[in-house]
Parts: sequence; C-alpha cells; structure tokens
Amino acid sequence: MTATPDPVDAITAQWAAVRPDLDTVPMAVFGRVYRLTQTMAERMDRAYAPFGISRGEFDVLATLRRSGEPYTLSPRQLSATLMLTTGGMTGRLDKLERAGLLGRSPDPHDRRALRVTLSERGLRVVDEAVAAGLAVQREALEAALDEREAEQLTGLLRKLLHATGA
Amino acid sequence: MTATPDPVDAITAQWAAVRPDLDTVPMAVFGRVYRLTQTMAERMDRAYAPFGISRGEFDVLATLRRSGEPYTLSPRQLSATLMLTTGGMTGRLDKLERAGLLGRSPDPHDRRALRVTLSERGLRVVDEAVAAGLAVQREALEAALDEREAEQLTGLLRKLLHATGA
DNA sequence: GGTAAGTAGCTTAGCGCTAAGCTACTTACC
DNA sequence: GGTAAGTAGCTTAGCGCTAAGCTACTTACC
Repeated sequence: MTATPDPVDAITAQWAAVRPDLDTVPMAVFGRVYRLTQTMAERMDRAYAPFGISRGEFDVLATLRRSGEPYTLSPRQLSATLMLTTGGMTGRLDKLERAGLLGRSPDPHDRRALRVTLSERGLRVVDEAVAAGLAVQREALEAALDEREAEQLTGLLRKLLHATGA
Repeated sequence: MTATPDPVDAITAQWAAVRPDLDTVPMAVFGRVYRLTQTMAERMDRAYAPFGISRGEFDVLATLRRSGEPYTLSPRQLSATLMLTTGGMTGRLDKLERAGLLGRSPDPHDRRALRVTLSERGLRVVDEAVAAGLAVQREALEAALDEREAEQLTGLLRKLLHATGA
C-alpha cells in the first residue's frame, strides 16, 4: 500500500492495534463511502447556495426536470423516488412553492392527488444548478482519477450497490 | 456496459435524454456513493438496534474503544473526531451516560474540561456491536466483490477521498 | 349500488442535529 | 499580578426529518 494514508487508514490501524482479531477490510470500504458522502455534501451545499436552494430541494427540482416535459409529477411520485416520507415532501414542496420554483395544482383525474409542476423560474434555476453541481463533482473526480479509473470505480460501486439491495 | 443496470443508471439515462449536453460521469460515481451510504445506514441501524444504540451512539463508543485503555477522551476530542458540534455531542453523551455505557468525570488538570470513559458495560457492548456491524458490511462486500476487487475499490476511494479534502 | 380495503397528501409530536451565545475557566503577554 | 484572548462544555431556538394518524377520496368486489 504505497498510497498516501487518509483518516480512514488511521482508524483501521487503531482498530488493528486494539482488536487484532477484527477484519478491517469492510470498514476500509464503507468508512470511505460514508466520509465521501459527508465531505461532498458540504461542497454540494455550497454549489446550490447561490440559487437559494438546499440539496434536498435541488433533488426535488432535478427529479421534475429529468422527467421531461411538462415537468410534472405527483408528491407521491416525488417522495417515492427520493425515498422520503410524504410528510417530509410536504415541507420541501411548501418551501419550493413559496420560492416560486414550482406550483401545485389539482389532479384532474384523481381528486385525492396533486400535480407538482416546475415553474419557468424553477426550470431555469435547476438547469443552472445541475451544471454547477456537476462541475463541483467533476472537479473532485478529475483531480483524483483518470478516465479508466473512474469507469472502474463506477463498475465496482454498481456491483456493491446491487448487493446492498438498491 | 454489460453489468445489470441499477437505479443510478436509470437516472443518468434520464438526464442524457433531456440534457444530452451534460457529462453524467460524475453523478454516476457520486450518486452511487450517496445511495450506498443511505442503504447501508439502514442496515447498520438494524445491526446496532439489539444493543440499544444508534449509529451515532455507536460511533462515540467505538471512538473511545479504539483509543485503547483507559478508554478515555474529552467531549471536545470526541466531537472533533466525529465532526459533530459540541452541542450535538452533549446530547449523545447524555443518552449514553443515562444508559450506563460511559461516565463523565472532571479533568484533574483542567477545570473547564471533562473526561469521558467507557464503563465495563460500555466496553462489552461496543465489542459486540463492532463485530455485528462489521459482519453486516462484510456480508454486503463479499456478496458483490472478490478480494482483488475490494482492494481495488479501497484504493480508488482513498484517492477520491484525498481529492475531496478529507 | 353498497361496503371494505387501499391510497394521496397533510398535520402533529418527537428526534437529533446546527448555529449562536452563554459561563467558567486557562493561556499568553505586559 | 492584571488583563485580553482563547477554549471547554453547555443551553436554546430553529430546522428537516420520521412515525403515526388523520380526512378525503378511489378501487375492488359482492
């Protein structure tokens, strides 16, 4: 292992010292996955901040955007896609509606349901924000890995994600 | 790409359809990192539940445990290691102290400071819980990757973590 | 057409966190 | 020894989430 050690190496080394019976390979992988999520979360927050939205709010706008025209989904579809309770989704939609980034209208076919639609401003904001977010991620990725390695990493993560039942 | 597609492949495909100008490689990587954290978080919660502790509380006990005898650190050291505000740490320590898994005592050299020490029960609990948690992670890892791949993944993640400033 | 089971979106209580600010110290410097 | 700056741990207000439960529907089946 000639690579520069990182905080996770320090943690596994500590465990190896006090509990040499433990296999530290799993924590070497998942510890880094967890920390990557943490450190990137901060960076993404900063990328979306100029647009006045949080990561969670971006996710709502992005889900509507990538569903294609007319950029309309139900709160239920959104909460299912984003693995969020309906209560949590109500809060996010309230904030985004107040900010004028989307609108809620009655579903013409089901009187229990609503249709959530991106506003023109919402469309503009998400189109700029997604580019800003991708730029931050690409910067981190390209600073660390070449194209072949990035592809390799994607493949390994896909396999692992399958095994965790995603 | 002969691998079975996963939910992240579906998302990148949707983006490619509506915004073909975007480079989806970064989201293919970080989207999976994020989802892995999410799905494993649920599994780890279930692994620690029999011991009556949450993931966050486990992290406190584990940090004390791997610091070695006498399993003592200050609240400040703990909150710095776990990247948590001191207010958040106060709450975790309160819960763990009430559960009898650790104790707080005055620092003999600095009257502002405290010393947090694992109780005997805390030591037993964390030793069992760390094994239970590792078993869950090992199960997922071994179901997905062979030894060479796991090593490769660790190396790629270490590089990427460096680039995100960890 | 009537009724039971299911679903959509919302409200509420509670949880764990952060940001800000507090008191009680300790440290550095004159 | 006095004073300014720094630090430890705590409290409080506010945030975004979940779990549970609600009303207003829709669907399936007799």
